[in-house]
Order: sequence, then C-alpha cells, then structure tokens
Amino acid sequence: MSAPAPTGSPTRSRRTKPDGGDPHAQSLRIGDVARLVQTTPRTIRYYEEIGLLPEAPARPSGRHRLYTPAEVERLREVMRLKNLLGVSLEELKTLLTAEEARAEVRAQLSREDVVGERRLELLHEALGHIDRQLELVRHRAAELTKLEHELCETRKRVRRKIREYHDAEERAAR
Amino acid sequence: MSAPAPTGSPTRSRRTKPDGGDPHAQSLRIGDVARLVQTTPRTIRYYEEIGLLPEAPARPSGRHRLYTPAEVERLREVMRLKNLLGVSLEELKTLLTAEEARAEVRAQLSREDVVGERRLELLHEALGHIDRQLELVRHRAAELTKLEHELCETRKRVRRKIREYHDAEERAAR
DNA sequence: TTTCATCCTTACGTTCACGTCAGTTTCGAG
DNA sequence: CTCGAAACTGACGTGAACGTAAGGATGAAA
Repeated sequence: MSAPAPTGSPTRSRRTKPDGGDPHAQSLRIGDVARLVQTTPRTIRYYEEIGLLPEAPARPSGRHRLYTPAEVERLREVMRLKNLLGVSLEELKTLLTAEEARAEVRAQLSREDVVGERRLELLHEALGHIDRQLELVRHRAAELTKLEHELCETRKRVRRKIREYHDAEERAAR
Repeated sequence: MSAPAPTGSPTRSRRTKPDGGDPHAQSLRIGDVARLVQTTPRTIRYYEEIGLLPEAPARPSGRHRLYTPAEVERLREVMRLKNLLGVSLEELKTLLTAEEARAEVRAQLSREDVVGERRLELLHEALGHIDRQLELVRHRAAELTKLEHELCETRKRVRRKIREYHDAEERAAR
C-alpha cells in the first residue's frame, strides 16, 4: 500500500509528521487517519462518541486527537467488519466488546500474576465470543457463496445462448 | 422486537384465498406476502414507491394489490440481495434493472420475431449485467472467507491456550 | 511571534429506510 | 346487504449514521 493519498488533496505541503526525533512517537492526526482508512474525521469522532472506538485515553479535552498505527489498524478492522457483516454500529459494538475482552485476555495472560481460575474463565469467554462471530461470518459467507454459484449458472446459460447464436450464424453463412 | 406475529397470527380465520374456482388466479394480498417474506406491507409499498418493485400493472388506483407467486419470489430475491450485498436500495435498483433486462431478454428470446442483431445485443447486455453482479458478489464472498479463516486461526490459538492450561493443571496434580 | 491549515466542540440538518397514525375504501364471509 | 378485517392513500414521525456550519483553539512551520 504505497499510494498515500489517492484522493489527492492538492493543498498538502506543510505539516509533515510530528516526528521530533522520537521514533516510537508515531502518531497521526485525525485527518490523516481518515484519509488512510477512506473515511472522514466526522465519522471517526462519531465512532468515538458512541463508544465504538475508545476515547483517546486521558486526552485533555480540547486538544487534538492523536492515533497510533495500532489504533488506525483497529479502526480499519472496525470498518471492515461493518462493511462485511452489514450490522448496525450498535451490534458491531457488542461484537467488538468481544474483541476488547480478547485484548484484555491477551494483556492479562501476558502477566504472570493472574490466578488460574480467572485465567481459564477469560479464555472460555473469549472462545465464546469468537464462536459467535464465527457463526455469523460463516453463515453469511455460505449464503454469498451460494449466490455466487447461482450467478455462475445463469452466466453459463447466457453464454451458451450466445454461442448457439454464433453457431446458427455460421451455418447460415455456409 | 416482541415478535408480533412470527408465523402464526391467531387472528386469522376468515379471508381464505380468492380461489373462486379459477385455478390460475393464484394471487396473494399484500399482508400475506409480507408474512411470507418476513417483512411488512409498508416495506413492500415503499419498494414499489421507489421503483424497486414494478407497480402492479394497471391496478385501478385504490384497489388492493394482488401478487402472483412469481412476484413474491422476486421480492424474496430482492430482500436476499439487499441483505447479502448490503447495498443501498438505489444501488440495488440499478442491479435489478439488470435483472429486468435479463427478464426482458428471456421474454424476447422466447418469441421468434426478434431479429438476430437485436437478439445478440440483448444477450451481451445481459452478460455484462451478470458480470457486474458476479464481480460484486465474488469480491464480498472472498473477503468474508478471508475473515472466516482469520477467525478460525484465532480460535485455534485460544483453544491451544486452554489446552496448555489443562496440561499444566494435570502436571501440577501429579 | 505570527500564520494558517487543521482540529476542537456544539448543534442543527440530512438521507435512508422504513414506522405510525388517520381517515377512507375495498372485499370476502355470513 | 351488511360487517369488519385488511388494504388504500397521504402525511408526518423516527432512529441510524453521518454531513455541515459556526466560532474558537492548536500547533508546526516560517
């Protein structure tokens, strides 16, 4: 993905990255993020507003939002799910709560101080969430594949008709 | 959703079918159709209003709409596409215009008096429409399948962790 | 320090896809 | 013919998912 700005806004010259010598302070502003994921700042703020995206933690209200590449990726995933699953943002939120839980699990599991019982509990919870998503995705995928096959069949029939026509033409020319 | 009438509305006793001896006058009223395809009369009228469904031809405005099984099937297909492709009704309309064209083709092809040139033209048009739909469907299907695989992988990882936990427990109990 | 594109918040506007209400009319059973 | 469930036609209401405009603040570059 090299094409940085497909929607080429010509008014872009100043404002490089706030890369002030600190290499791991890779943070993007909302407009840049919007361009990256093909949306608008408004949408990103809206998603934050309804709780789909976490509020940038401890941002002194009024200051600019800054996003890490990880958060950008997260947003991309959100939009992907939204498009593919065609669910409401509210439903999506519950699905992503699952994601959150899994992230939580990962975080907790990396620490050593989590007692066994709790650990197992978290794992099973995560599994349940995944299974719910998986069921949803599988169902839709199956439906779509079915539709694809049907379309292919129809296509074949049309092509056959076209060939029949050409054959008829050939015979007539003889 | 308090399930108003999933399938069995108890308030149905009168009003059987207008099957007055005429066997091929199999026509349903809007309410029945709505129940059949899991929607509401309002939605069906709306679809007609925006041109998604053809206005019941030559219906003396004010009389009840009557639907043939074919039209019911058509509506079912419309809703299926809407759900699976997740497009706006406007986009769907253009996609269905393609369907219309194909129906037209079928109708014309069944007649003998269509000249060859026109016939071929229609066929190629139909093919184009099908290809457009197919591309759309394939793209989405592929994306969904990809997502499915990813979820499966994640699932495997979680299950492995659970197993690891159980193994550890076993060793500890020894 | 000035500059100015970009960002902030607040708030009202908009489009889509229907829901709902009202008053009227149709039509099949009795 | 009567009766009532269901349909008809406007017309307005609604929730979701943003768009847009206003007025002011931010912050990297010059």
